[in-house]
Amino acid sequence: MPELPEVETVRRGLTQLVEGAKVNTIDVLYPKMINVSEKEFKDVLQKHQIIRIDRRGKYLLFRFDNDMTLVSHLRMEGKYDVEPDGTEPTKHTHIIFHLDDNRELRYKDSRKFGRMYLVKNGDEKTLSGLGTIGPEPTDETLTFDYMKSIMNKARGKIKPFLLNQSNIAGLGNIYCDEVLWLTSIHPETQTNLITDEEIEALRKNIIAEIKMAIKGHGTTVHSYSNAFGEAGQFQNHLHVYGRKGEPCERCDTLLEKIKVAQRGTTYCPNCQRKVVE
DNA sequence: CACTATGTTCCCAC
DNA sequence: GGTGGGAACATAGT
Repeated sequence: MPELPEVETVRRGLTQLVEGAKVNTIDVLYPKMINVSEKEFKDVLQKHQIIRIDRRGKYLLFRFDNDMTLVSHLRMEGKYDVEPDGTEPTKHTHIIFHLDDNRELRYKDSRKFGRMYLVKNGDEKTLSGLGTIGPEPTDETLTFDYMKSIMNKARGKIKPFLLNQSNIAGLGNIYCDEVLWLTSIHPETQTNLITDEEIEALRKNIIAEIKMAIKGHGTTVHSYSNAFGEAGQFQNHLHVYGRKGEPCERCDTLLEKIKVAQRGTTYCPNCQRKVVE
């Protein structure tokens, strides 16, 4: 389940491996994965060079030398591998970019949930997910004033609020549970009742958590690995996610798991008290 | 075999 | 337009 730190780790790995590489031909084994026809996908990208790989939230943006961008979202299980030409594709291999140096960039996805979108440079905003995406969780872009203004208007629960990518880019289920525990906020607390002090603490925890997770190359839950096939190390730092029934590290109360907006949610019933009107 | 869990986005109703 | 409920995606696991 790649969230922002995992996607950033993939971006860095791919930059080392394929920045500057030229795509000779492309095999599209699962056409539903792309937003244009197989023919257009190939016609636009074949014989062109990947000049840079950017990231926005959980989206990867492959910049090509013809002013086109291939936007890629990994969703739950998507991953990229770079392999020598001619390696037998697995049943989870869906797109193969044959490079001109006897290597292949392969997109694999056991759930087939991932999607790729081909757009002109600058047209990224026309995509539903990217058009309304919120600020990146960094100290410069995620300001207290912004957080306060959107949180004071929100009447729903804080957890779905944080998962909404148009509020803040990049948080998923894992880091969401983590930052709420770190800030001692119950996931079902009504967003507009969170105090200014808590907003600032939450902001700081989000920024620090994402930064630390990127440093640790992301989380390994299920089958996540980066472009080099390395597992992330961040799972060693998780305080609540996947720890239902274990004692809270702050107060020893057993962690509980509930459903919030249909998502599994682990929290400490003692130090995360619900606040509602 | 039927059902459920999984994360995210999209769609619809209020 | 915010909010919530549910669908869809595809598969593995029970």
